[in-house]
Amino acid sequence: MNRLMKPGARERETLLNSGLLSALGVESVAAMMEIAVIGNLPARQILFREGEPADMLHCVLSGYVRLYKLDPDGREADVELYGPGDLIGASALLDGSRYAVTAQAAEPSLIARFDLKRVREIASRRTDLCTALANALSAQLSRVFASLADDRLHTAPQRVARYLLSHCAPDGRAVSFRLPYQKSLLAGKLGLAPEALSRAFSLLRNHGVNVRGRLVQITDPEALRRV
Amino acid sequence: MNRLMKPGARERETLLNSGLLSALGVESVAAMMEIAVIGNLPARQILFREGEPADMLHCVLSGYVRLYKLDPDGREADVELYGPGDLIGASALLDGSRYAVTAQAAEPSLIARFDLKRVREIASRRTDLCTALANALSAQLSRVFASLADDRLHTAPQRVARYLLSHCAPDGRAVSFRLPYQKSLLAGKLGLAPEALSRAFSLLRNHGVNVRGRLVQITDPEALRRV
DNA sequence: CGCAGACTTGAGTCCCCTCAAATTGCGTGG
DNA sequence: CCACGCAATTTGAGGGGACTCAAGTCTGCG
Repeated sequence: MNRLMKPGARERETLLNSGLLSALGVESVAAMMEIAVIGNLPARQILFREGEPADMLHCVLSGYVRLYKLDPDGREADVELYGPGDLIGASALLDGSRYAVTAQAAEPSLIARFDLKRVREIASRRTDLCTALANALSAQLSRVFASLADDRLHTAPQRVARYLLSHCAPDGRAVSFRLPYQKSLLAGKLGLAPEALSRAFSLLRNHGVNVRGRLVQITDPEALRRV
Repeated sequence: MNRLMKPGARERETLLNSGLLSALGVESVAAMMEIAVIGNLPARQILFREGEPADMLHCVLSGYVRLYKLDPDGREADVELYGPGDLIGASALLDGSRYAVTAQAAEPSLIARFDLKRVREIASRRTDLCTALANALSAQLSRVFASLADDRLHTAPQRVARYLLSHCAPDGRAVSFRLPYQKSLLAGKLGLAPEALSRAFSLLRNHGVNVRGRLVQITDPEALRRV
C-alpha cells in the first residue's frame, strides 16, 4: 500500500462520519483514531486475499472496494461492494482467523486500517465499540440476504430497475443522477455479466430510463416499478 | 407458539452448547438463561415475518428453521437454513428495528426466545455477550458470502457436489450418511427448484453418488471433487 | 487527434425454471 | 403387520434467460 500515514484533519473528519465511528463515544473514538493508519490505494490494488490470516480491519474513506470470491478456474464472483463510510472485512474479523473473501480497490481509494488485535482489545473494554461492530455486521448481513434473494427471484432487467429505484426519491417524480462507479462494477454487484447489464439498460429504455455514459435519467419511476 | 415455558434441564443443556452461549462466562450465561423462553413449534409455523418490528432473538434447539424473502407475486427465495445451535434473526436484531426476512419452522422444532431489549441491555453491560453476538454475525456473514458466490459460480450439479463433500471427512474414503432434512429444503438452501436438485442427484450417479430416500452413499469422493 | 479501455450488439449455447404427469416413500389406521 | 392415501420426489417436455465469444462502437484521457 502506498503512502501509509497517520490520519490528518481531513481523514479524521471522514472517519468520524463513517458507519463505525459515528456511533461511538468520545473515548472510543479517540482510541480508534490512535490506532488508525491511512493508506492510499491505486485502482486494482488488493487489500487482502481469501484465505489469508486476517489481521486488519478496514474502512473506506473514499473510492470503492470490491469483495469477491475466486473459482478454482480463476473466475470471479463479486459478493459485496463497499463505498465511503463502509467497514470492510468484518466478515472474517471476529469469526475465524482468516479472510473469507478477496478485497480489491475498484478505483483509486483512500482507506483506514486498524490492527485487528488492538480493535478486539479495545472492544473488550468498551462496549460501545463492540455494539457498533455488531450493528455494522448486522446491517451487512441484511444487505447480503437482500442480494441473495434478489438474485434468485428477479431477472436482470428487474434487478437493474430495483437498483435504479433505490437511488430515487420515493415520490413519483422524474429524476436523473450519475452512477457512482463503472458499469462493469455495477454489473458485478448485481451478479450479472457486463453484457447482461447493457442489455438490461437497453430494454429499460422502453420503461422510462435513458442512459448516456454514467448519466441516468428516469422519466417514469412508476413504469419502472412495474417492470 | 405452542407451550411456552421456562427452560428445563434438557433445554438448558442444549442451550449451553449452542453457538451463542457456549462462549460466554458463567454470569452472562445465567443472565441469558434467566430471560430464555422455550417454545415448541409445529412444522410450517412462522416465527416472524419480513418487515415486522424485531423484538426477539431466537436460537434453534432442535429441528430446522428456514429464512426466506417474498416476491410481490408470492414466490419465495430461501436465504438461510438454521439448525440446532444456530442463532436466528441476529440479522435485523442490532441493525434496524425490523426483521429483514421471514422465518418459518421447516419441521417440528424446539427453539429458545430471548427478549431483544433485555439482550441489548445485558450486552451493554457484559462484553462477552456482545462479542459472542458479533462472532455469530461474523460467521453468518461469511456463510452467506459463500452461498452468494456459489450461486454465481457453480451449476446445480456442482453446488450439490460441494454440499455433499462438505459433509464428508477430508480423506478420500467412501462414506454414507443421512440428509438432515427433506430434499425440497436442501433444494431451497442451494437456490434450486426441487426438480433441479433431483436432476443433479441423477447426474451425480455417474460420479460415485447413490441416493435412496434420505440415504446418500458416496463411493468416490475424488470423482465428486472433479465435477 | 488518436489510442485504449469501456461499453454495446449480435449469434449461439447451455442451464435451470415452469408445468404436468408418473412414481416412490412414509406415516397412520385398520 | 399390512394396506391405504397423501405428500414428496422423479421424470419428461418445452421455453426463456443469461453466459460466452466475437466484433464493432463509443468515450475520455493524454
